[in-house]
Amino acid sequence: MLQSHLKKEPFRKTKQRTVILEELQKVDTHPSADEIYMMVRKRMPRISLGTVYRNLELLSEKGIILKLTFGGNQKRFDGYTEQHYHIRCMQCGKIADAPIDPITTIDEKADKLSGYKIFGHNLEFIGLCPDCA
Amino acid sequence: MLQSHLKKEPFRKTKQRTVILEELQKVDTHPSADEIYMMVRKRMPRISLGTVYRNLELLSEKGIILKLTFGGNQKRFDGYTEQHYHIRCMQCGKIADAPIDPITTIDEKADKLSGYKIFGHNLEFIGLCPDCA
DNA sequence: TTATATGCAAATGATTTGCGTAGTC
DNA sequence: GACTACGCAAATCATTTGCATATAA
Repeated sequence: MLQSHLKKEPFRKTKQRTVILEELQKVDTHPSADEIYMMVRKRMPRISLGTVYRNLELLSEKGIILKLTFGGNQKRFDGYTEQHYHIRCMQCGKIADAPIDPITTIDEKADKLSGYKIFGHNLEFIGLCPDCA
Repeated sequence: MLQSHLKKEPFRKTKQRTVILEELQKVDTHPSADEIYMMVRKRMPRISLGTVYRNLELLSEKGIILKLTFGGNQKRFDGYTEQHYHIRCMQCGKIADAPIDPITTIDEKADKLSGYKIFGHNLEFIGLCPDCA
């Protein structure tokens, strides 16, 4: 994914921002905003949910984290920003990383054939996780 | 995409349901629920938004239409249910069909490698449409 | 006839925003 | 000191739901 569309303005290193990022990078579970709020509150009980939302938005605009906008009602966040794919369990909604290498040539192909300037792609598998199957 | 998870119970052919489906199948623009509501209201001014939502949900549970849950805040709907990919304009949010053939082997591969039972996948390109580029 | 669907309005749930204060640069 | 970010609460937006009535089978 090209990075050229990311916001470039510097931003302040606040305690809240730091803790939110640390907590997100600790896990591989792709938590939603309020799950992150719960996690962060253990370390900063007075943080507000609005602050969590504002920071997640900012961090994803900067490309420091990923906002996953697939399926489900809630957005989910991913502290790992290398190009990779996801699997969503159609039963319990859990999201895992998919052990499938990124397809490297497809963006260029879509760029040529579509008339769009392509920056990247998202791919999500739909299935049943071992627990639900 | 396997169809085995779709709801099978028969359902009634109401005027509202028929018109909603017809209007959706007329266009290739992947409208949101309230865009469909607008379209349908030209033919049925007294239809309610709740009915539109209920029917879109039902039709997608049956596999008659597709609910697109990628990016953006609003869900979008697609009257064309063959496996195909989409392109989202990161500027204006418009969604187009991608002129890229479905990848046929990847689901099986993910199934083997992930431990999940895979039913299919969704792929969305991110880019700038000709108007916005 | 009898269950399903509709219209309407209120409820819900996720996310965003306004505002006055606090903290970073 | 100036400007960005925070906490709090209210607002917004998409979507869902309860209920009384209408309609399909």
